[in-house]
Formats: sequence, structure tokens, C-alpha cells
Amino acid sequence: MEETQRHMQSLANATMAQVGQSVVHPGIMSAPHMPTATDQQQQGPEQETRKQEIGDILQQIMTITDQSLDEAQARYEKHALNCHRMKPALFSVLCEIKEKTVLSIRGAQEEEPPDPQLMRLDNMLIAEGVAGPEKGGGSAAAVAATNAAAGGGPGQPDNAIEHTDYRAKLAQIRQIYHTELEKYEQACNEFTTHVMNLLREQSRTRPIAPKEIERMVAIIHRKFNAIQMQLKQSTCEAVMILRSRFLDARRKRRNFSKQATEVLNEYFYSHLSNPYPSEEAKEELARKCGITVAQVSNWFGNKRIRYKKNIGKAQEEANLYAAKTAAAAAAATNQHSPTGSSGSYPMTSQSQIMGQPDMFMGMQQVNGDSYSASGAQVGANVQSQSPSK
DNA sequence: TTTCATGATTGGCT
DNA sequence: AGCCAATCATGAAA
Repeated sequence: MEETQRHMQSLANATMAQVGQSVVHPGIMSAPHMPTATDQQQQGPEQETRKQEIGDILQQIMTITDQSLDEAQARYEKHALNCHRMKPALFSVLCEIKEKTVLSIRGAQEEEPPDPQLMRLDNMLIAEGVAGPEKGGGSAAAVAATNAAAGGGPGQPDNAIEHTDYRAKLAQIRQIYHTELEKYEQACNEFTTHVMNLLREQSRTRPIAPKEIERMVAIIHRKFNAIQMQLKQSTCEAVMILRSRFLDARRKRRNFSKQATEVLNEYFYSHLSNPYPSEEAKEELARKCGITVAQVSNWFGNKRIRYKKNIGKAQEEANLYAAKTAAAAAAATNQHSPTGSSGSYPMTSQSQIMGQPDMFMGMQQVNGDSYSASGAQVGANVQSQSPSK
């Protein structure tokens, strides 16, 4: 992401503005410590001189800031200040006052609770395997996703392909995420160091309390966290898109295998009078075809409606399967007992035998749909089928 | 690219 | 809950 650069720039500007605020308007500079009555009462002659010295230093500071001095003189004055023996004392006093005034005002509102949205994003990223341990929830989530996408069908060869495909894409997202995160962290650290150095540098000429530095670091971190949140958000979006692509079954419709279609058609045409397989029959078909019971139900739903809509063409198919069934059953009859089952789905209703299937004619018979019904009645002619619409 | 076939989904009905 | 009908979305053939 080249966004990083932009973020960095704006962040740098924003933070420097805040740094600048305290540099340019330190407050304490223009409002030096005002001694109270009690202060004065407790002062001895020694304290009186000290006060005088502090006053001198302040006066020098004011002079430096107010006047435009030439370089050499300014350097000389600063040096004189820095070397002054009262400087540490003055600084600590100034820091103390600063802490009491400026920091106490803002201090309270900085205690922010963890952002719930950030927590949500974090949780999601961990759950999806983008954040967190490399081989942990990530692959687990991928397995779950691909399994769901496969619809539970056993032995689908492309299952593995899509599995790895999903994993590869997820890994890609993961990698980008971590690279960016690392970049942000590095930039954050660099910037923090930079600002700290700056403050340390400035602390030689103006009072800067440790708390103030802390606060500045906190501000920087907060800014960078905001950027990180954007990264997390877009990563989440990417994962969601990936997931939806892989989980949306419609997008990955695969035709059933030829063998599966054969089995289903065989059943359908041999039960034309009542093409409503029982739950057990569906399970059996599902097992045979390597698909789910729901898919079997879908198939029969589609088949019934499409058969009804297109009788003419369906009849050809019906004949085909009738002939097949006949052949299979005949073979079975010859080889085994006259009543033996061929293992396919023999016709069971009288109308089928007579070539008058009664599907959709309101005559649905209870035929049990067992796979071992009288297989001897074969060779039915289904050319004259005329299911009503 | 277009057209057809087909598995999945959805809403309404019983 | 199961089914029907319409529809969607995709695979595969033309």
C-alpha cells in the first residue's frame, strides 16, 4: 500500500503540530511562577537571593524569546543559561508547575477504554487466521470454509483444489497484512524516536516534564493505531469477499457426475408414477451418487418440474432408461431367480407396467419405493406417457 | 459470444 | 416439512 506513505505524512504533520503547540505556546514561559504570600513569608535571605537569580534567568529567557538576536549572541546567551547553576532547580520547578496545570487538565480524558470496533476487527482477524499464530485457527477456518463450500459431498476431486486455492488466497492476504503492520510499527517506532529526540533536544532550552513526553508518545501511538485500524478493516473486507466467493455455492455449481445422473434418472423413470423418493431412498441415492440428501431433493424437484414442462423430450429419455432398466432386469431375471432384484429401481405400479405412468395425474400410488419390488415386470413401454400439465 | 442445460435458491402454498 | 414454480448463476456445447 502506498497509502502508508500518505498516512505517515499526515500523521507526521498532525503530530508535529501538537509538538509545535507545546513548543510555541509553553504557557509557562509567559506566565512564570508567581510566588505566593506563604512563599514569601518563609523565605530567608538565602532564598531571597535565589529568587532573585531565578528572576534573572527568566528575564534572560524572555529577552531571548522577545528580541531577535544575532546567532552568536543568541548562542552565547543560551550557553550562559544552560550553564547557570540554578538551571536544574528552575527546570524542576517549571516542570512541576507545568504538570499541575497543563497535564492535569487533559490527563483525565486520555484514559480511553479499548475500542469495541477494534476488538471486533481483531477477533475476526484471529478467527479467520489472518492474525494470530500461523498454523492455528487459520487453516482451521480455511478447512471449515472449504468444507462448507463443498456441500459435504464426499470424494469430490476439486474439493482439495479449492481448499488449497482458498488457503493460498488467505495466505496472501495474511502476508500483506503482516507486511503492512510491520511497516506501520516500524514507522511508529521511528517517528516516536524522532519526536523523543526532538523533545530531548528541546528540553535543554525549555522545561519538558517526563509526563509530557509520555503523553506525546501516547498521542503518536494513538495516531498510528488509527491507521492500523484502517488496515485491519480493509483486511477484514478482503477476507469477507474471499469467503463469500468460496462459500457461495451458486458460484461453484458443478454438474453431477455422469454416473450420479444415471442413477438418479434410473430411479426417476422407474418411479415415474410417483417420483417422490422417501427419506430412506433419498439417503440411498445420495450415498450412491456421492451427493447430499438435499441435493437429491433438489434434483428430484428440478427433474419433476422440468419433466412436466417438456414431456416430448423427456419421453425420449424415459424410453432410454426404460430400455436400460428392462435390459438390466432381464439380465437379472435370466441369471437369478424370476423374482430377484437387479439392484436397479424396478417399476412398481400397474400403470407403469402398462406404459401409462400416472405422475402428476393425482393418482399417486403408495408404492413403498423399495429397491426390491417385483423386478420381473420389465420392458415397459413408456412412449404413450401423457402426464398432464 | 450465445445458447442451452442444470444445480441451487427463494417465496408461496398446503 | 416437503413441494412447486420461478428464477438465478454457472458449466458446457454450439
